[in-house]
Amino acid sequence: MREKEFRRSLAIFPIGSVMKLTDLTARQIRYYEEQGLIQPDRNEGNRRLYSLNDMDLLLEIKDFLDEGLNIAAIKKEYASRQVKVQKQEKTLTDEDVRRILHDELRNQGRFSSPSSIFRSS
DNA sequence: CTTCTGACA
DNA sequence: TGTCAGCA
Repeated sequence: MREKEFRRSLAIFPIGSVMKLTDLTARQIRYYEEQGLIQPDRNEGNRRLYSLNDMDLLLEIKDFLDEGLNIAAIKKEYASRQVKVQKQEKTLTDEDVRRILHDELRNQGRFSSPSSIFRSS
C-alpha cells in the first residue's frame, strides 16, 4: 500500500495537462500556488510539474470555491488538517515507544530466566 | 509550440 | 481573474 501513494506523489504533468484535467486556467493554478495551497515541482527549465495528488487538491480547491469559500478559508482548512496529521504522527510515535519498551522488557525476561534456553524459537 | 514572470488599458 | 508582453 506504499507504491500507490508513491506514484500519486510523482510530479510529471505540465500545467497544460492540469488545465484540461481540472478545468482551471493557468492563471488560477499559478495563483493557488502563490497562496500556498499547492507546491508543484519544477523541471530543469523551471516549468511546473504536477502530481496526481496535486490534481486531487486542485479539484478539491475548485469545489470549495464553488461552495462559496474564499482562498483564506481554504488555507485555514488545510492548516487545520496539517495539525491533525501532526497529532496522529505524534500518537504513532508514542505507540512505537511503548512497543519498543515492551520488546526490550520481553527480551530481558528471556536472558534473565534460566528456562528461557528451552523455549527459544 | 508551451510555459514563465510581471503588470494592468 | 483575464490578458498581453517578452523570454526561455
